[in-house]
Amino acid sequence: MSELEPVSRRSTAEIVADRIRAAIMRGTFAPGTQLGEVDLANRLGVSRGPLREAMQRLVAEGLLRSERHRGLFVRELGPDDVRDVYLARTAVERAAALQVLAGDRDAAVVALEIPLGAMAAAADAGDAVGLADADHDFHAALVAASGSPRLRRMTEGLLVETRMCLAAFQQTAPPARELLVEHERLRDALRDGRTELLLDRLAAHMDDAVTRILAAMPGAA
Amino acid sequence: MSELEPVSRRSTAEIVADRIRAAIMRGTFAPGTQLGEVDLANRLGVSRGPLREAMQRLVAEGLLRSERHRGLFVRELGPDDVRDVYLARTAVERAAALQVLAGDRDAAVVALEIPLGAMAAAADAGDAVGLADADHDFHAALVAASGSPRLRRMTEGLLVETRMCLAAFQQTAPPARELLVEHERLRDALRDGRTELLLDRLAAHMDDAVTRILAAMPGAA
DNA sequence: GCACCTACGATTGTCAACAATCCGCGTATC
DNA sequence: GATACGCGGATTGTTGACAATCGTAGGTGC
Repeated sequence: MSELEPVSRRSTAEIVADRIRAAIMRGTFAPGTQLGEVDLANRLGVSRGPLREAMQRLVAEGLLRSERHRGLFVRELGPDDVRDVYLARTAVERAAALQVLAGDRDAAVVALEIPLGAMAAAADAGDAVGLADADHDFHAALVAASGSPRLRRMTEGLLVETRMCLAAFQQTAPPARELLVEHERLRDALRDGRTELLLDRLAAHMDDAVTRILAAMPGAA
Repeated sequence: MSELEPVSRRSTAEIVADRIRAAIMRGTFAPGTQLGEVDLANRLGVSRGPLREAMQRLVAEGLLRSERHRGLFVRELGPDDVRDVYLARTAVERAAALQVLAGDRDAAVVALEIPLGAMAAAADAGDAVGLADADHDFHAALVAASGSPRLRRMTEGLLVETRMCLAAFQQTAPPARELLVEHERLRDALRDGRTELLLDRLAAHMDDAVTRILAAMPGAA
């Protein structure tokens, strides 16, 4: 029943935006690189019209930086941006966690098991990309469980920026095991309804990520 | 020195988006109304290309809802949306307030005096629109003082949605005096560095707004 | 009289061409 | 030899027209 509604309900601009967003997330387009319109349009098989619409959307999301008559560039994130992304993530995910605690905790815990399993598998396999994917999915699922469309949308954007930060130096293997434990402890605190513990662990989790990223960053201030 | 740099650095799509956003905010376009592209383009004196780019941006911000081959419609906000907007606002402004408390409190207090003055004047004059403007500016200034670009951007979007909620029934005069006092108390708590008090008052302020809006809403569930 | 089908009008989605602007390089001049 | 000027190439910004799609009104058959 869930497969019978969409034929091509999504607009071309939206599809193009998703594609480019994924490419930026994966690090295919390095920060600072210029995105030529004709080149991209030809490569995606669309005209410049829909492509420009998609670009405007990405500019609104903060992924691209537009200079008039100069071109579109992939936004480059400095140390301040890393701190700011995680500041915003902390704010949003804290609110989401509180909502989950006040709502259906069990369903949320169930939803978190899937990314946790993927994270464990990726940790065992030493798959850095899979690990980042699972991390992404974990936090997306947490916020989605809050039932708030706006928190969800904000998190989606912030997670993309997080991936941009990570993609820059994802050659350095993250401490997979430690990361998995951190997330499992978040789930445990949520499952047990330990509000203060969950919020503390969430804040600590974010702080850890910031220090990890800044430590591996080229221009660490 | 600050007036000599920008000639037309902003793209046309951005200008158009700002214009339409303001129109939606003011209630010029009632929720649910369809926005014809050719009509809008002619009225704004631009072609459909830039206008469509601006529309995509507004869709990304959640102000418009796009249906393929049907048209663009102004998003209509129900009771759930009101609650969700204020849930997100509480999360974001709470984080901003904490940042301000940890940073330059005095500068923030100074910045808040301007919208507070405007609010007092609007309250005396019985100017509902001016009151809403001042309210908007107060919260924008608070978040801007946090120094976080992302919190600031999120707030900007959420405040527009807030105005959309208010515009629907702004014929009902809000309790201006009470509103002014609430904001002054927020400033007081911030000025005195009373963290817990400020957060409590902020949360209460948001709750009050939700109940006020839902009470005056047509389809209050 | 009711239901179905068809043609029309209007709107959106897409495209290719035109105009404006900016960067880099070569040349002339001091 | 260094600097200022101007030109060429490339890219973006904008425009208008064409094609696809949807809602609706009218007509026809049962």
